Amino acid sequence: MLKAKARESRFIPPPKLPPPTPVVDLGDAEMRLAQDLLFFAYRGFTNVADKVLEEPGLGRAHHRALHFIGRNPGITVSGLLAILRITKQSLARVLNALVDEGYVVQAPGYEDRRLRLLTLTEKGQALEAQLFDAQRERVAQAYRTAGPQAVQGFRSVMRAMMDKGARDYMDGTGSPEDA
Amino acid sequence: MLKAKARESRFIPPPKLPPPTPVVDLGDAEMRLAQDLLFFAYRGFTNVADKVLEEPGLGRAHHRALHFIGRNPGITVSGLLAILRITKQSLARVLNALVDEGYVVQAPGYEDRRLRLLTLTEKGQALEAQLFDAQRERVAQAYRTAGPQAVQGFRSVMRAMMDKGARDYMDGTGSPEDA
DNA sequence: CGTATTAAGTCAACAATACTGACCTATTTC
DNA sequence: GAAATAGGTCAGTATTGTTGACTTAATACG
Repeated sequence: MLKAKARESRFIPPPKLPPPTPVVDLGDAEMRLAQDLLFFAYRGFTNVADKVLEEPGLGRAHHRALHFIGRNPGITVSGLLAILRITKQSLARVLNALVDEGYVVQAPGYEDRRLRLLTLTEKGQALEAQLFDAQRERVAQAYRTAGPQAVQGFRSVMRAMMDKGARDYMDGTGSPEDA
Repeated sequence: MLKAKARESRFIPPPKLPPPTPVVDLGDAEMRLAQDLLFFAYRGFTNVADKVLEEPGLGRAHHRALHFIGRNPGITVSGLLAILRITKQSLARVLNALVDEGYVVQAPGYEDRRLRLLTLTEKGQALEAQLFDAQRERVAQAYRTAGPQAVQGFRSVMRAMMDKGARDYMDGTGSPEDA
């Protein structure tokens, strides 16, 4: 007597789908992690410059002025005010110290002599270079550790984190007023 | 007369090499860009919280205390001092204000009653939540704009940017003293 | 059980860095 | 020539940090 043939079990795999679009995790845990990353990373970054500032007896406000004057030689006082977003009095105290100590020089504008154009002196460039070297060490080490892909990501996130005006200023499409 | 056979010209292509390892650009321009990214991004991030702090009349130091007490309920005073890296006097002024205004409560330790364990009250949690909401908006929007790959990169770079102690503390492998 | 150590608090003075609001001079614009 | 603008100054105030000394309460230790 012929044995009944067992019905074959046939598994038909579903059509191959593309991998799911990666989604950014915006949960509270991730957001709190971001808060901590920003706090500790920025502190680490600024502390290395603080050490350099000790010897000439200057502070972070002085460093910021040196940095942005170095970045924008010939910048006007109001331009610097706009970038730093501080009052005239605040800048005056810092700027006067930098001028008095010979780090910065002021010159009247060529066309509009009301303007005060700020540039770093050689002494100022030297100090700014020390500060830059200290922070470059920290940033370069972080970039090397993280790798080029990560650096691209870091830039994208940081760009998106800042105010639009600051972004425009950094892109060169805005003016100091935008920062 | 038999014509001489032309010698064949044979081109032998070089062995196929792997593509070059992507290199991180650590040039001055990139390093200065990083300085600006860090400055403007951090400012944008902290400014959104500053606005929330206006109404209760508190400052960034108060926010940091609220944040890290919220992160570590029951933290000791010395633990908080270690994370924030400020002096007892500085913390006392901020902490006393937070306690007086009802945002933070202190309790003696169970085993060692010299310790003062800090926790947020409901009022403190509410204010911290407002601050968190403000900063979460900013971070989430940046993360969405940049995308998940970029976020991974951001985290890597920021982790590498901080002091080792802070990294250890964030990983949970270190103690507040490490931060 | 007394001494040393530790956790935390307080005090006064000072410094860095920010703001406010008013007032000033010099220069440019209209 | 008046109005507007760039920049400077002044005095007072606020926030947030440091220093160094001193205190109280609690724990550790011999």
